[in-house]
Amino acid sequence: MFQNIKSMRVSDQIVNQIQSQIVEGRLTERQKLPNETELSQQFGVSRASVREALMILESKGVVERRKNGGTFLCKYCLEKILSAIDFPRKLDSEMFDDLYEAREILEIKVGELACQRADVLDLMKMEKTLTMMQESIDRGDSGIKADILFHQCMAMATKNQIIAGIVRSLGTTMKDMRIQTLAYPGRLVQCLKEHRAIYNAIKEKDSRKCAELLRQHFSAVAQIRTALSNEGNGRSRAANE
Amino acid sequence: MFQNIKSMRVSDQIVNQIQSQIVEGRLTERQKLPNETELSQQFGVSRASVREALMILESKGVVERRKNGGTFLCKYCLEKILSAIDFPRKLDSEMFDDLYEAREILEIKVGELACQRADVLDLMKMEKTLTMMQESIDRGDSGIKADILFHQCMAMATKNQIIAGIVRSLGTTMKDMRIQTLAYPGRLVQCLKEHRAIYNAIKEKDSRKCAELLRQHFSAVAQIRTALSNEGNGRSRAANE
DNA sequence: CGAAATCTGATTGTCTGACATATTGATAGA
DNA sequence: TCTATCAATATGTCAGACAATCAGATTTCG
Repeated sequence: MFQNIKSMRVSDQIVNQIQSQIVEGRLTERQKLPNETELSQQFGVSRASVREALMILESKGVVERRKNGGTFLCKYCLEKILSAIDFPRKLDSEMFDDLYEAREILEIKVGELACQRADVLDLMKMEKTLTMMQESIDRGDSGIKADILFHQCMAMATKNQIIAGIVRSLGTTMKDMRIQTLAYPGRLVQCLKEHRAIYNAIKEKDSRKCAELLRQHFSAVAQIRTALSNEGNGRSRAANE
Repeated sequence: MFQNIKSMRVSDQIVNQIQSQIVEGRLTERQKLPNETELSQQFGVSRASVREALMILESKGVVERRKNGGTFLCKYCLEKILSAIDFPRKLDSEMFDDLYEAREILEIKVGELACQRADVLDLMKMEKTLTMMQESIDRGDSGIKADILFHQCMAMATKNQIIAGIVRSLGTTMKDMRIQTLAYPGRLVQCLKEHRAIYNAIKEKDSRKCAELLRQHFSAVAQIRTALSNEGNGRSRAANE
């Protein structure tokens, strides 16, 4: 019920104070904070403690620190905040399934929203990722960049920063897996085909079709994943014989 | 394309090294790290730099630091990681709308999944939040706790850690707004009624009905919000006269 | 007068060494 | 066996110092 007061670290108290001031609007976007020495005097603590606090705030995407320029409050950018989360773990397969499901659910909805809200600029950006992917096919690279960008553009087209941020974060977390999938024979070509169809659905504002296409898009990937994991098992079994 | 090498801070390099070792599986859950002095010797840097790195890792939910016990790798807990994100900003109304939309989209899907996957334990937990809310009505408190818990239990019932984590994070971010809404005359009683209906739908595994009820649940809140903002405007206009 | 080179000051990045404090585990006593 | 005291350990915090570097002022030269 009550939190331990005395044991709270100085650096944590500083973090809290600064965050409170931001919420209260007393510190505003892009504002420059006093330098470390001055802060330490104002707070009445050592510079080391101030630094620890600032490191935390930086890792959270709240402030930005420039080498010899000082500390600034970040412009509010959800993407930055969300990208501050990473998943520094060996993602086990269960976690992968969860991630995958979450992404599928969100992105299908994203597609529907994009159909309603995408403007010409969004469509242009998406179109560009299609040509990018074609170039990847021609050049023979993984095409992951175009893939990620396509989905991000679609998410941006929802005009919902939160959703775009979450989708982006999930998408990049699964980057390694997506690279594997795209490397599956013939997948990249098929993927481009699917992206194109989704793009057209959004252009035509056909949200039902778009949702269906996305479902197919994801189930295609799921199939490849099972194929890949079976292959893997097969190989390892063969290796044991 | 390439990242600046030389300018990377020592503390950031330490963070990266530790995270890499976690991903590679060389550091495992709950493992205790060497103490700060030892770490500083192993890395060949000062203790201050090690501390800065550890503070960052702690704020990310990667490690846990006990006052005089040492530093331990956290058991992987997505909720902890996600709860490490906070939104220390004055949420403007636009951001609120985005949050609200994101939550609605996710939670409707959550309800559908919960219908398929909720077990007896999940149902029991949800039922408990219903009685909690009844008690809040009787006692006359805000009922926010029961409200948040209900939605969290539903999210947990999806058995998808990622989704549960996201829903939780969104839900708590909007806590203040939810308190306001629940304070609207008659809302808490109505809210409990809606929760009960949703609970029953999940119990009966009727996902279509559940989705519909959730849509209603959210649209009811939306209505109150407009009512509240109109009221607010009306008052301020009156005050100007 | 304008542009390039230089210099200087401000600020972060890092280190060293020290002390305070609290928790843990061991040891001694009832 | 349980309790109480004590010492060792690790974190929390501080002070002070120096290096590195970037930005802006200053100077110099065309």
